[in-house]
Amino acid sequence: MSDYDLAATLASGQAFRWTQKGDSWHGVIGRRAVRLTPVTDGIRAETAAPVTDWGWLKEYLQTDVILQQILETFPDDEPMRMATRACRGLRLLRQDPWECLASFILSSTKQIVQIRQIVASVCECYGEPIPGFEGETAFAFPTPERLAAESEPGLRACKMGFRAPYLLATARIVASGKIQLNGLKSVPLETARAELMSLPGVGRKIADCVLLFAYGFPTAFPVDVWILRALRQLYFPRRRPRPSRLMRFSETYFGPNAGYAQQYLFHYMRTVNSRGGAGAARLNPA
DNA sequence: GCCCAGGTGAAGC
DNA sequence: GCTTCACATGGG
Repeated sequence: MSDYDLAATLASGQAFRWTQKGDSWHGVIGRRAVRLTPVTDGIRAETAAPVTDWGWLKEYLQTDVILQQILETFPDDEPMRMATRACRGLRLLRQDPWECLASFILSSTKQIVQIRQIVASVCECYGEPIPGFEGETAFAFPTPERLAAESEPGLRACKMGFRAPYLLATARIVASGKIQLNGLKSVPLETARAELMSLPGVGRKIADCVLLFAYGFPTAFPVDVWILRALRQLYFPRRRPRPSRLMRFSETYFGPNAGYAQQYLFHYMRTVNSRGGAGAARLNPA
């Protein structure tokens, strides 16, 4: 598992509950506090409470995915070559749908560091206490039922601002059973996307994040400000295409694992290429 | 102070 | 069909 970059994977804006402590990454998966440490030929995993089965962790980390097979499906162009070179070992996680959905409702027009703060605050306020490391208490992500029982002013106290009514309303719909998140695993992409977008505070971008990071639909392609910038700078440097044009481009250009390609472009833009694209290679695919 | 942040929904043309 | 705007809050 030497082709697994824990730092890139856990801190690249897919999940918001991981913090680095020394060489290790601390987080919570479901109801378990987890500590992950990169070692020579793999990842050392520890849980605060003893476990016998590790299937849930392999599923979350997607360790069985053969990365090389994914990368081979990317477009053979200069931007993707640079992105894959810059993001070796970056993977997509497979997260819990509710936690992913709720977290991304809280993500709109927030920086990743701030999303982490808000999510941490929500977990401490409403999440169930679970055993953590060194005798500390950790917190599970709050259930939709628990949040559904809250009030809007209560949620606003967690610094989520105008996102509070969206999270509350969506929690109530999910808690009521009107939309069954687990049922979306086995329906077509377009159906799942439409169901998610029917929820308050969930538009195309957030729906695609959940489709990609929780359900694993490989062609879901979240387009945020970073991806718009990436597509403009790397693929249309001389023109000024509208977002709708770039959306259409992204739906066909990046192939069967477009979602993976998206995460590579996103991480690439935010790290190597974050200062406005100076020195970025350009290639017009048309 | 200013601008921006893994957007969405509603109102105005 | 668009384009524009309000929405809270914090970081650089």
